Amino acid sequence: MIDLKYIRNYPELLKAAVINKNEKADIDQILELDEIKRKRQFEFDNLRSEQKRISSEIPELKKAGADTTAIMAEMKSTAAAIKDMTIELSKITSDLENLLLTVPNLPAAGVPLGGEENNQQIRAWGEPKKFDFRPLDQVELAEINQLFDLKRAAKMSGSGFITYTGKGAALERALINFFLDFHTGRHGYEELSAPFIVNRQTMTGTGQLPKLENDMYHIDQDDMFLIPTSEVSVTNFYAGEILPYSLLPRKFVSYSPCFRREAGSYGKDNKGLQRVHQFNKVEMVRFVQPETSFDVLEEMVHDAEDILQALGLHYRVVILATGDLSFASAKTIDLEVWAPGSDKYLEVSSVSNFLDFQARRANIRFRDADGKVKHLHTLNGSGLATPRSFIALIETWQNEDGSITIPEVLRPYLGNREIL
RNA sequence: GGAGAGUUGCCGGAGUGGUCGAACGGGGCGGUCUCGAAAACCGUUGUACGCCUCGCGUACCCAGGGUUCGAAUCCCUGACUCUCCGCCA
Repeated sequence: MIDLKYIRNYPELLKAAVINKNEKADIDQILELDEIKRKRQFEFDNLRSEQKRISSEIPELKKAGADTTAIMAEMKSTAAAIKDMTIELSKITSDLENLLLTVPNLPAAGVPLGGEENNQQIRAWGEPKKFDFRPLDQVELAEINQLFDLKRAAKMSGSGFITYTGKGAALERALINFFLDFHTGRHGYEELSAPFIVNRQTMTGTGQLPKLENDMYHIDQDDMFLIPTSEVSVTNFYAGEILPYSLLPRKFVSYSPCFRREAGSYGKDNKGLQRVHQFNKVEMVRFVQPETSFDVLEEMVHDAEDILQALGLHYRVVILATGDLSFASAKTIDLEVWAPGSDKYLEVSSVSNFLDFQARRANIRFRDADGKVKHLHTLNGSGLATPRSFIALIETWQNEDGSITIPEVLRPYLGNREIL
C-alpha cells in the first residue's frame, strides 16, 4: 500500500505508475474521498469532544442535586447524530481503504519503462551447452527415464498437474532438499515451514488480493486460499508487529507447494512441466532496514544464482521493465535458465524488492536505532522453483543414450549415484 | 464435535458503568550518587489520525455490533489461547 500522504503530495507520480504498470487505480477519486474523509473526521472529532465534555459533567450536576433531564434529552440527540456520523465515516473509511488497496507500488528509479520487450539483460553465466547429438527435450527424457506422468496426473486432477514417478520423484525431492540446505548452510537463512492455506487478510497483506482473486484456489466453506507462493505466509509471519531494532535483518527460506489457477494462460508455454497449477518452490524472504533493501536485492539474486551455478546450468539475469513488474514490486530481477532440449530460456526465479509496500499492507514495522517506529522493507525471491529447474537440469545433463548425469552437488541426495 | 476458563500497555497484573490511555510491580530509557559499577532515589516510557501543529482534539483495553447522556467495565456475535471429554493423521 502506498502512504496516503504520499499520494496527496505526489499524485502525478502515482498516476504515471498506474499507467506504466497497466493498472486501473483511480488516483483522483482517492484524493477526493480523502478530502471528504478528513472533513467529516474533523467534524466528528469536535462533536465527540463536546459529548465527552458534557457527559463528564453530568455526575457532578447530579451530585449537586440539579435536574439533568433536559441536558440528558439534549445529549440523546447528540448521541444520535454521532451515531449517524460514525456510520457515514466508517463507510467512507472502508471505501477509501478499498481504493488504496488497488494502487500499485511505484517502480523504482532505474527500472526500464515499457513492456516485456524492454526487459534488460544485465549479465549471464556460462554458455548454452553444445551437444554432439540432438538433445532431447523434457518430455522425451521423461519418457525414457520414467520421470513423470502427466496423463495419469490429469486423470486425477485435470491438465496442468504433475505426478513425478520413480527417479523423477527422487530427483525433485533431492532438488528441494538441496535448495534448502544450500540457503540455510551457505547463505545463513533460517528455515520456516508455514501453512499452505491462509486467510483473506494474509492474501491482502502481500498484495495478491484484491487484484488476483481469480488466479487463486479458494476454499469457499472457510473463505481460505491456497497459497500461490510461500512469500504469502512467510511475509505475513510478522504481520501487525513492531519488531525491535535488534531483530533486523531477518532472512527466511521456506519450502511450499504453490497453487495457481493460471486463469487465462491456457495454451501458453504449457508443454510438460513448464506451466502447471501446482508446483514446489523454495522461497527466500527478507525483512530489512529500508536503507539496505536495494543492496539486499542484489544479494538475493546472487543467492539464487549460486544454486544454478552449483548445478552447472547456464542462465541469464534480466531486469524487468515497468509493464512486466508485479503489482506490489518496485524492482524485480529474473533469472532465466537455459533448457537446451526445449531450446529456450525458462524463468526460474524472480527476486523482488517491495520497499515498504507490503509492510504497510501487512502493518509490519520496526523500531529504528533512535527508537522511532517505521515500516520495514520486504523482499522475496525464488531459490528455486522445481519444475523449471528440473527441466533445465535433465536437459542440460542428458547423455547420448538418454540417461541423465547427476550434478555432483546432488549426488549425496541420490544415493551418491553418478547416473540417475 | 461437546463443556468450561481466558484475551488489558514492552512483560506481569488491577480495574464490573463516569474525570481510565488505564492503578501497582517488573523491564527499558534519562538523571542524582560513584573513579566506575551495583544498590538506592527522582523522572520518563504505546500506536495512529486530524487540526487554528512550542499545543490541542479524536480513536484504539482481541474483532464487529448493541444498550446508555456516558462503556475497558453490561449484552450479542465472531476470532484466538488454555483445560477437560470425544474423534483422529
